[in-house]
Amino acid sequence: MRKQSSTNTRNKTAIDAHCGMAHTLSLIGGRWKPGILMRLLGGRLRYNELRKALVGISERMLVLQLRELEKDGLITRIVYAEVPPRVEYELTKDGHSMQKLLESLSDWGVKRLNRASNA
Amino acid sequence: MRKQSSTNTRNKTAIDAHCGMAHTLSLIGGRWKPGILMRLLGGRLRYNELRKALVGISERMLVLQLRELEKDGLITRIVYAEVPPRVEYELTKDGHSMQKLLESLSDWGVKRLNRASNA
DNA sequence: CCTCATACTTACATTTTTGTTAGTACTTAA
DNA sequence: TTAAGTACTAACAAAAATGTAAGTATGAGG
Repeated sequence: MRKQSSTNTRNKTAIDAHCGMAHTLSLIGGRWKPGILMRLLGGRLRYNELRKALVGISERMLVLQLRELEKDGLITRIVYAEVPPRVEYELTKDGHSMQKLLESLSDWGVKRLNRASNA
Repeated sequence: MRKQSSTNTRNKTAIDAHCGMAHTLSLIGGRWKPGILMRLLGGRLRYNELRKALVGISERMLVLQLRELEKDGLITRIVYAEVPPRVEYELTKDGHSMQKLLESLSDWGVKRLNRASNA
């Protein structure tokens, strides 16, 4: 939980409200969200499929990030009334609207990584 | 300073090396870099000009972020041998190559903020 | 000699993010 | 009755990011 009154939070809030770029980055940034979003671009995935794909992630982090993405309206959580449980995650319309953007971010990064490894 | 051996750092390193999107975000993310980059898109700026533009930033944070952007090859630091000192910051070619991308991030965020304020 | 202006440093404190470990609930099948 | 499978929670700990406050160097101008 954020401490509503810290300078840190006040700065973040003020910036996110006025700077579109900062706002966007705060939705897709962090250690694991890029990976989650990239996988979901390929279609709906189960909790366990995401967990296996994201090597190194802990259950806690995965749930935390999924909940944030859901709260921000980028993904949908689909629960099946089955035992053992089955839950799938999928990009919302809003999430899909980022596809081009996410791919551009990825492309720029890949080019840069390639350049670095050749230098 | 990062602790080379922490799981945290190992995760970050592994991800940044394989995921282009994560790599890109690690260069332009953080509290102040979006603001710095956006202003520099408009042209070369002095240290003090940046400081005044970025309401709420501390000297420490400004210097820290500028140094990182420089190390990552996105901006250039130009020092004039004058007293009082004069230092200007400017996007590199690599920095400029992000213009479209930065604008897209900004545009997407602005649209979203507008939608939120009308809802 | 003293102050001003600029672009920083440094030491420290706080807040936020990320990671670790152990546990839960629920049914089915052995 | 006991284990197996799935998708989680909760309490705690470590690490990283951010913020605060004070100080530094330089030469010009009064």
